[in-house]
Amino acid sequence: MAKKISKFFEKFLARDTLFKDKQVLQMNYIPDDITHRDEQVDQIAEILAPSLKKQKPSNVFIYGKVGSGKTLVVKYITNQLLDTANKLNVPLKILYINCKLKRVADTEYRLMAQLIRDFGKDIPTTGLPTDEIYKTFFNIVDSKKQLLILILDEIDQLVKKCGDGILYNLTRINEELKNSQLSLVGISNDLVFVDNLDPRVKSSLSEEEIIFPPYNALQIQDILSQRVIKAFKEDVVHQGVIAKCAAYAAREHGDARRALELTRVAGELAERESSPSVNIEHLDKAEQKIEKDRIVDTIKTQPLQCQLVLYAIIKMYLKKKDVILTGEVYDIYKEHCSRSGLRPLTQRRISDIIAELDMFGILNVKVISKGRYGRTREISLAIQPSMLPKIISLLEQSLNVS
DNA sequence: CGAGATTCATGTGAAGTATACCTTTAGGCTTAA
DNA sequence: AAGCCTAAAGGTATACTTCACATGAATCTCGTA
Repeated sequence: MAKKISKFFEKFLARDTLFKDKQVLQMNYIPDDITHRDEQVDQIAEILAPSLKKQKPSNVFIYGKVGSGKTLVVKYITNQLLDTANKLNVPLKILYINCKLKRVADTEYRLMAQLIRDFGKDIPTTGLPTDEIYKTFFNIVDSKKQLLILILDEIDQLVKKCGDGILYNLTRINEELKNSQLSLVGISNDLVFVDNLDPRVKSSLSEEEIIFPPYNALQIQDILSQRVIKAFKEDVVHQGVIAKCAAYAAREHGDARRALELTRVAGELAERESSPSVNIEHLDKAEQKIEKDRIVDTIKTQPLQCQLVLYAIIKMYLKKKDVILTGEVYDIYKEHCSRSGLRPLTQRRISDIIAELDMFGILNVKVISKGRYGRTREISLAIQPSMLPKIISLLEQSLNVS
């Protein structure tokens, strides 16, 4: 056994890698220069530049669809800004926070707590009054003279969940600060998001607005080519594959991130197969693998009750019921609950859980009225049937049932 | 036959509750002068 | 007397429950042609 494994490792090491520098395709990689986003880079740089003269930059609001380079551009600029500030000895602090991360920054309290943690002070996960948290944050920020740029990524998710009070407080905090100044950079995938905002917040948050249009297929192809040259060895990825991949991504509203991930995973798959180059088949497989990983990952991190609800739905789907309704799900769910000794939640809560699973893209849900026969959700799985066995066993394992 | 009322099953918002955790405070115990 | 530990008191955020009202089209009702 041991021999077999060590042999495997030897073989693994002997195997030619297709990559030169896989890092380049990783999501958090920031290239030295950014293609097809010159305009936005200039605009944002211009807006944030006053911070180097110790003046408060305007608040910025950035929109654009997923994978249109918003986060990348902002990180790129802030990195450089920080470098320059350090050279010039300007006291500048930049905090980046992704509001979507569940259980990290998805409520007012947790967001503020996370910010304070970024300053290196520990804060309990619950128990403190929220205004106490604000005070702590305020004191830390104001404790020395500095400029603070706060980047709130996926800010729409946060506001959807707990309103715009946080933003109001954050925009107002400047009036109180003696030593420091705070600028906000909001990033949102939702283009109409600001329209539902309190007008006061809206006006102060979007002093400047920048829109990231989606990339078209050619642009994605450019970006991809550049990264592929750096990431892969020569002649491993052919132009045709890049074009296909770009086309895939352009189809999905120009999501460059997806295109990069696709090539990376395709490369990994090709390498695993000891194939000398990446071909179109690898792309197809990569697409499936990414989807599978995404789903498996979201399911794994779901609380037990959500998993059980999903389990019930899958079981019903397998009994080839073509339409699944909320009430039916609840019945089956309760059955499974009593079987595995879990205390069942109310239907109200299950209704919310189903909505959550819809948000994660695991279910497709439509609210329909069936006239005389009431109003309900029509539920279907957004998972490819071929993945089901794996997911079922995953669920059974974590639910400890069969 | 058709307009309006009715109905059903659940969506959905608001308010209340349970739980887990926090800080503060008062009391009891120990210790050192 | 001062210092330290413990436990109770009083407070909070979050996940969930309870209550109550909203929805919206199939179906029913009833006046009318």
